[in-house]
Amino acid sequence: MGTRDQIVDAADQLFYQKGFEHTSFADIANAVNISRGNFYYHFKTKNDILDAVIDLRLANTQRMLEQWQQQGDLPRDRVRCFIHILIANQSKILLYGCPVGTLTSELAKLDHAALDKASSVFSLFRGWLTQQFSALGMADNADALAMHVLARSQGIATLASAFNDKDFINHEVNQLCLWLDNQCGGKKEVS
Amino acid sequence: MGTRDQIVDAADQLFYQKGFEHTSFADIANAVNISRGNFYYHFKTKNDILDAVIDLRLANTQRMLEQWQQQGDLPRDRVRCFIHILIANQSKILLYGCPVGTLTSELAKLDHAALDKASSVFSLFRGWLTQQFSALGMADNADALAMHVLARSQGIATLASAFNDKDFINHEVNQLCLWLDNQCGGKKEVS
DNA sequence: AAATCCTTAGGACAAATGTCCTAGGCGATT
DNA sequence: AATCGCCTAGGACATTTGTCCTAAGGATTT
Repeated sequence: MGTRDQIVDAADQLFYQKGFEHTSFADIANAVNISRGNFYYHFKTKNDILDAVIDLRLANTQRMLEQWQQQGDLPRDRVRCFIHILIANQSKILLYGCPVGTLTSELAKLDHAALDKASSVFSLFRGWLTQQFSALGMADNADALAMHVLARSQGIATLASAFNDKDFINHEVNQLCLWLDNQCGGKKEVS
Repeated sequence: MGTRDQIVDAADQLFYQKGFEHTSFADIANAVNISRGNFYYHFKTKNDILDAVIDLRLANTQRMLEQWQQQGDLPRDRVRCFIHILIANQSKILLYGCPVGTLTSELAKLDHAALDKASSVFSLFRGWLTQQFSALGMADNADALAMHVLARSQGIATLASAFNDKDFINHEVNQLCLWLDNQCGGKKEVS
């Protein structure tokens, strides 16, 4: 893997674990084992790295969504895939919260120009979820339902991290899946 | 108001608007119009200010909860008071998210010792909400319901801020109130 | 009036940070 | 073998940051 990609990968993780501002050039250079000078060759500015990191996250998210889409599941199961990220990434979420939510929150406070771009990761999920709810015959308020799922997941991640409570994630994920079943017309498939 | 209290007040707002780490001594001193030297007389360390700010938030939260408690409303209306913070503080939430959630998220990433103390603001709400649900005859899972309400509110604030979407707040607040009515045994009081 | 104490101002200091420049290495092409 | 272009190392630089020290103002008490 090229140096540039290694830098973006390391920055991606560090921004998640330590936050954007609290991550320094030195941190990233150290993680990749290159000199700060070499760094500058690939990225002129910290904002340039942030841009690259968000692009990476957009691409990874897109890939994940397409994978879920092609997995041949029913729309309801696809939404469950999304909800279950909370369990798949449990340990990291307990430590650092949601990567998307915490970044947008930070950038909002910094009044950073990249806020819109960071929010577009949310938009990716939002659009995809809207698609699923439309396929489930709820085209009328599919977007509202998508936002609801996003918000629930977001809140679960934040509180689980604040209280370092793993069981809370499991419980709320079940609740959210039950809610989903109810939305799908009561034909429950309780897990 | 004494200088110390002015400092804590200014720090409280700045930590909310700009984040803890991105707020410098100079920022606070500038907001209160004192010298950085004077600053040091009142607080030896940035962590000391953070402690004082959290203490202030704890006190303010406690006062607010007691006020809601003594307002003579029914428990259900009290929970509604909590939910409606999202609307009362709408404009600030759109800009900066939830004060409690964003601070705990930041401190978690900083691996900061004050994380537990910051989370205790959540605990205050949590305990109070648990009390309300117990009073509503749901003592069995009152704590889980309290956490649910907290998480929902948290997610609403985060997404509303990311998308700068005021209507989303209103819609989700209504949904959450409807959920509350359903929990209270179907005797709906649709607003 | 003198002394004491609380408060304030101003600046010193080292460390860290983002940014930037220059020189050298290394491989591919000619 | 010589040249060219991509990549890397190391450090310079100004700025900001948290922390800390010292001297002076101002009010109250003696």
